Amino acid sequence: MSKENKKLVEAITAQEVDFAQWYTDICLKAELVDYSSVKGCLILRPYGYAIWENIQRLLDAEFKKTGHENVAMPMFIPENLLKKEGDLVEGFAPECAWVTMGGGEKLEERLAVRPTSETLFCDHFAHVLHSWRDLPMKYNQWCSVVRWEKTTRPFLRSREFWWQEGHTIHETAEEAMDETLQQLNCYADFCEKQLMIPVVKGRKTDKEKFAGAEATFTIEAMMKDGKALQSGTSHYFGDIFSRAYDVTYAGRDNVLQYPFQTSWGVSTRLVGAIIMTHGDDSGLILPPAIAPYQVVVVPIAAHKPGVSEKAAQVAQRVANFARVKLDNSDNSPGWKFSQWEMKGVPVRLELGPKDIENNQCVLVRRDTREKVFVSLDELETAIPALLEQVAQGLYQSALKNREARTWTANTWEEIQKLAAENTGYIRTMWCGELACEEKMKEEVGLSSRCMPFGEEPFADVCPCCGKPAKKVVFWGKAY
RNA sequence: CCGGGUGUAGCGCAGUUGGUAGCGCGCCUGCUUUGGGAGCAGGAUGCCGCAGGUUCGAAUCCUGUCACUCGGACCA
Repeated sequence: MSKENKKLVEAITAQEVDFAQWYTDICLKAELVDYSSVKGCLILRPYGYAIWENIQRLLDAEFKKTGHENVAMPMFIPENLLKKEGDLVEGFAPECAWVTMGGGEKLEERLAVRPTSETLFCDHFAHVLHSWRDLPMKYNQWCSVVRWEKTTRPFLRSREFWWQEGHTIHETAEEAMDETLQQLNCYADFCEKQLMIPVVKGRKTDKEKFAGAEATFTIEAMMKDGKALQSGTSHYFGDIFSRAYDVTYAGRDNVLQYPFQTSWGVSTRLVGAIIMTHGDDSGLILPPAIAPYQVVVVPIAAHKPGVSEKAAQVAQRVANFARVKLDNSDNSPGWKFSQWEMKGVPVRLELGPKDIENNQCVLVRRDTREKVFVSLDELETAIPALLEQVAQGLYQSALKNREARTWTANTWEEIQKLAAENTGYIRTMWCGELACEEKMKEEVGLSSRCMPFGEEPFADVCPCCGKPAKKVVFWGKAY
């Protein structure tokens, strides 16, 4: 009631004031994560973990539809195993955590805590692969990995994080490349149709590709502040790892062959993408597909006769077709509104004495706060329709943001001007030289995000060096 | 790893020239309330991040250290 008290209610930093601080506030105040006593390692709290569980459930079903099987590999990698592939070691050794003691005694050979599991899968494939009849092998695992990062941020970069890693081997290069792209498309569809995050699909430059891969493909999402977030990657290894780890099989011609390999992953970083793509100054806004609660029922004047009973009945009915939370806590309605907005529940259902008299309720969308009165007889159609509208609204506004923050540059001067004045994607032609990529980083602070699929060349020369150019590149500041 | 900021009650913060710690919210009890963070009354809660040092005496000064945070470098 009093104005003074209102100011003292814990608030989140406005996006315009400090986007980074806003992000951190959301992570903590929406109760997604808590800090642990190990630097850079986070606790996923129930609400945050529930989002991840929904992501897992949906993606896992997709993986299984395309014939992938889940496995569980050890979390330790003996040093000699990790070191068999040169590029991979160079890429990951600097950020490995090592176990040197076990049971109070020094280990003969130190063990890396897995930063990624290619080496373990290769080692395993070498044991179980014998014949071309065993191929393909299409495995996936849900696990956590450890990378000793210097700077950490919730979901975006932590020392331990949760992810899935798919690892497959195939008889032919074509088949492996098809798998690589199929999984990239799986991620892109998931982001766009479930998380309502538009993505740019494309190939990474050699500078940005995975250590040891022949080709890395990526989906890049743009956050509200214009920075890019690499949201999923799919790698084609050719037979590089097979040869390094001596994975062989007897081919159709009875000659020993090396299989062709892929790996692909998405992580809890996707939760960060959701936050920064959809959230606003009142808190999170969750896409319905992964929201732990899609609908929150808030009874008004719950002490009055019949209200809480009716609210419970309504919640029960909604539970038949949506994930629903009945908030019958003692907090005031206003408090509940703010709380569930903070937590991003896509649709709120208010039910009070006046509504009950009129056999109706109030539905409020989280994204626009638009209120509609709906007959209690129409919940089964009205709520799913509204959830779909929220989802589409989120996608459209994210797409609009990306389009408003994408520019094309044809000259070095244009690049400098655009980079100095904006944050977003700058689209240019590129000659393919590392030198130009480094110049972009050093002089205008942009890294190549990807060489997007389906982009036609729009000029003949590289704006960095003036040499002939055939590739289109999206450049940006990345998280 | 480099530079800036912050560590005091669950949360947000105050704490003067060093003198033995406070406010608001929240929490607990009770009553009244309830359509945008309710009101009144009573109550509980502190290794002042950690470790040294200076001092009769340190939340306060000095040194070190840890964590969080913002920016940069690095990063599959």
